[in-house]
Amino acid sequence: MSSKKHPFNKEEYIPHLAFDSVIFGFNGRKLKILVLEYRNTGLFALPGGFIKHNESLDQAVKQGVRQRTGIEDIYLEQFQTFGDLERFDPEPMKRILKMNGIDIASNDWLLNRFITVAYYALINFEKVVPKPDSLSDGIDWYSLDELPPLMMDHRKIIEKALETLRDNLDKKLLGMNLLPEKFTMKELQQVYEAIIGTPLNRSGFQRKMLSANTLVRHEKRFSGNSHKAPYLYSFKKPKEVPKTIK
Amino acid sequence: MSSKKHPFNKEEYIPHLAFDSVIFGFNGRKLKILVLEYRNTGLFALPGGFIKHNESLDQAVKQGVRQRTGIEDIYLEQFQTFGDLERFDPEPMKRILKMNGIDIASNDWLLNRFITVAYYALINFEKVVPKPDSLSDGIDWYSLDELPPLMMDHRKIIEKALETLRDNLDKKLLGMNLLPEKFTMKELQQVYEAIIGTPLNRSGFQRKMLSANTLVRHEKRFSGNSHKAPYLYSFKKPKEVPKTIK
DNA sequence: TTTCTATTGTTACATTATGTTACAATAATA
DNA sequence: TATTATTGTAACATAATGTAACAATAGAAA
Repeated sequence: MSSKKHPFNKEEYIPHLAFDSVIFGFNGRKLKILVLEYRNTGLFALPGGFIKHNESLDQAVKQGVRQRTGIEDIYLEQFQTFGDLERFDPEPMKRILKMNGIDIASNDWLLNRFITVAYYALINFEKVVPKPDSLSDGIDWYSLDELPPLMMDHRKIIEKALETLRDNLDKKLLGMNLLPEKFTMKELQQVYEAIIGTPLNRSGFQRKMLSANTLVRHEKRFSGNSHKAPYLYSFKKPKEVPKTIK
Repeated sequence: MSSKKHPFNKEEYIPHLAFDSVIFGFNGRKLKILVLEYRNTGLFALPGGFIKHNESLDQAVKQGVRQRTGIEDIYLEQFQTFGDLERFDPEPMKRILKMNGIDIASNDWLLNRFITVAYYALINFEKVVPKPDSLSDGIDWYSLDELPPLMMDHRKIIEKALETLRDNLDKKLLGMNLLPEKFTMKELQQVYEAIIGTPLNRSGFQRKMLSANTLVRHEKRFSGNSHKAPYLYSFKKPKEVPKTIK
């Protein structure tokens, strides 16, 4: 029996419990989400995983997101646990196992009902090197308006993630996690606009950001274009320590 | 073997997964929370329970809160799932089972690690008839500043519940769930003050509530005291339907 | 009846926040 | 040196909020 045939050792994991992650990135214009494609099934899903008996929920999620993105320091926020009975549909997983050449009988715990704890992650788009998981052969960025049809309730999970992200946009310093270390005011505004989905007033945005007293102004960035060069900024707090899961 | 000796049938429930509820009530002056006292142990805990294989998470919680309070229509909101390894401490449960005369060996699944999904409930204090669960001989209202020492991380759960409640106070019509059908503006203000923990300006509060356009004004209430009688109000929407778990 | 007290509903004004427009500064180009 | 696109900031208008004041009034006391 190769490890390929038994990707998940039943004894290691808490049964009936999973996590799913909505991994947001910003490509300079749009918000994007990482979506997996399971091998030979045409099934798309959020990156997820299970929780080992000897690891914390947060650790499990952090580990999972790290494996998909290659990134160590991840901004993660738990936003909802989904436990409806409609989640219980063994067919997709059966198909996924079959198409991966995995014995169903000895992995039947994967066909059980699962309650899933959902997290969203915010990461610097440029730094990510997406990697499929053991059951997938594809993982790619999709923008919100061109998502493929997703398994189970994953679409609903994304919508709730976005709702929470919008709610948290003002009270937490979320912008920083989607941008490189230094950025212009315009880039920051574009992140905000991509998240809330509507344009913002330039002058008011600048005033609000500066008065919040969380930005440090650095040197200008000369783009080579024929107009005034914008200042670069960074956030004062190096990372939002209390919310980063260690 | 009496059912008393086996209060929870292992086969019926999802293992390693529980829920806890922070049930808020308002007695006219302070916010209160329902706390259980386990029989002969001196251990205090939040009302909680387990999820059956064939019921949804929300249903399980609603059912549990109904059993503790006797109330059918409950405002419930899920706010966080707790999955730290520090939660794994079998000693309290061992003691609880022993003091209830329950065989530990045949109920050892209760000693395992549990990940818990936490909800808060808002209910009309007057309507509640608290009932202990099968392992408890006491359930009582405690105000936030005189909570007994609680099991495990239940203190942390309460603090997170309160934080979420405060965050949601303005965007959702939470006040209504803690008050009787009709109430005065002052009573509504007292609910708000009890939740946020600081006094509010009377004039500004009245203006804000009235401009929100969610209140209906009814007849005056004559208290018998020698001063102007206040109007009674009720909320326009009968119940915040989308958030009430059916 | 009249006066008094405590509380309420509402207005008035001051302060702060936000929305909108305008304008000067400036980096590259022609 | 003029031109163009963009940026930083100021100016003004509007809306929201904080604070204080005042008239109305239900009952008690004089």
